[in-house]
Amino acid sequence: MRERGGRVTTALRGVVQVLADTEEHLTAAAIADAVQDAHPAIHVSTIYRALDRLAEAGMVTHLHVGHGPTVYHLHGDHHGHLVCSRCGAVRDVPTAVMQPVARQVARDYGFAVEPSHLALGGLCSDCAAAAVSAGEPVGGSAAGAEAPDP
Amino acid sequence: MRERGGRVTTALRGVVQVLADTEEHLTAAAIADAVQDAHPAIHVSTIYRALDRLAEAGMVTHLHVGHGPTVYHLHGDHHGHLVCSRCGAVRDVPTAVMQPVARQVARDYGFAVEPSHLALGGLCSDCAAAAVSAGEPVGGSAAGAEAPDP
DNA sequence: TGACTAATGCAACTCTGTCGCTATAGGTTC
DNA sequence: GAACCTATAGCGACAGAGTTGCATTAGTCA
Repeated sequence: MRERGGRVTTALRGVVQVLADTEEHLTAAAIADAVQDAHPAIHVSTIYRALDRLAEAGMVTHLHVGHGPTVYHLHGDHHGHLVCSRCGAVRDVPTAVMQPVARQVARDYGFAVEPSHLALGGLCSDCAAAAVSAGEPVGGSAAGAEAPDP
Repeated sequence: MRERGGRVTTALRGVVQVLADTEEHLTAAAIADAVQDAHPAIHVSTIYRALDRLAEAGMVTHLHVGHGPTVYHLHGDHHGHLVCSRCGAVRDVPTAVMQPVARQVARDYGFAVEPSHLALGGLCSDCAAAAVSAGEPVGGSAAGAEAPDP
């Protein structure tokens, strides 16, 4: 950060700390809450700006998870994401899983996929099981009426 | 619609008309604009409620395109989506493209992918070409610092 | 035609995220 | 270690997307 001419401030340290302390993907609001536990004076807009700076420095990535707000996490290993549209759970998957699709759309459409930026939606194993036992249609191709959010 | 005990109202007809008249994926605001061209009295919240009802009936699906609002389209053929994170273009791809990934995550994680509900992010061919010529890193696995929105 | 009630219109609201301005504090220099 | 420069923080106001509650309107059916 310092190398980029940026300053290492309390807010920045707080955000990194929070993200480093969890394995999960946190929303900006959740990060703000956690940072404010330690430093109550830190403002939400400061959190957003810190996240922006960290993203610019390549230390943090964000992810859109369909309904609901953007989530952030430290940019460690590259991975894709599966987001359950029912319970909202986010599950990491290696980018290798996405490679066949990435290659094919690159070949057919010239489209350069960024697997870590947008999640694949669907139903996690638990919710899929619940849906099946409730007699709802579940499956890769049938994606019509979506399950209501919790 | 009627079979479901619903009523076929002006607003509902307007929304379906607008969606049927275009090949594109429209935001709720764009739909509202178009419907209001014909029926200025129709309120935005009415559009949202009409879209909800249509989605419930399986006639309309929505799609989250990363940054930017949710887009809607008639639920005709199943297809997945590629969304350019730079210019915002949405491109349809057959769900067949997503099948290998859908199968693999179903096998490995028990996750039932709904390809039409969430788009794959990345750079379209034009923007990727522009990025390459500008010397920026572009590619399937490298997805760190994302290109700024237009 | 009239009654019933689903759907509408409106306005106020929530939630996420951004912006502009001034004060503060981190880094650097001396 | 003090002074200085300026990147950040804090604050508040704002914008956009979407939701909700309630009184009213207008499809549907008998």
